[in-house]
Amino acid sequence: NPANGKTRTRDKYRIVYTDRQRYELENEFTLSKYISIPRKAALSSALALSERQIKIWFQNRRAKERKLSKKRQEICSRQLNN
Amino acid sequence: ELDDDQNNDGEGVWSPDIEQSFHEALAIYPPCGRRKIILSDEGKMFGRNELISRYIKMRTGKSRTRKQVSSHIQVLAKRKSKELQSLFKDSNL
DNA sequence: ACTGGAATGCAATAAAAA
DNA sequence: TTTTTATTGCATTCCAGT
Repeated sequence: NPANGKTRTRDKYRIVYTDRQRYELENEFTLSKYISIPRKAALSSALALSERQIKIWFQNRRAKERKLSKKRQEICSRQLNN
Repeated sequence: ELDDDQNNDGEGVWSPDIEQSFHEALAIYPPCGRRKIILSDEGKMFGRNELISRYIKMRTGKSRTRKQVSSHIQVLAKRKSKELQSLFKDSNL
């Protein structure tokens, strides 16, 4: 699957990852929030996803983390001035 | 925190006037790529993007750093590549 | 020590899926 | 409505060339 830099096509706007793909990516994320180049290559072949998809998954996962910590922060400040 | 940089007008980073000067500079310096990077003048070194940056400053008075120029060139190249690829549709895949 | 350019990061955003 | 893939416009970091 190491085609050109494009993933989206006319018929498939996005694909749904398998539970195993999600599990392995989530597991790697607990080890490090940023994926190294060798680990990215390894995950790419192990999960049959392009390196671009691995990179984008980590970006989206970090964005999710930032969103969650912003929510946690809001909850804290609500408790401080209730 | 007032975040109004003195080198930025209300428009976007690549507003039409700056974009205009940018393309003029592209045509002026090396009409397309392939120019030696032996752009060292006596004492000082000048890369192409710095020359473009200085030209934009000359013509518009606005400051765009060499890294902004670099980034813009990359975005434009990506767009052009994308256009070319979408022209070939799904004729053979 | 300088640089231009590729790789990468991030916010904003789109749209399918849950 | 929220979550999950994927793109875009910028900036920032990483890699070599001279």
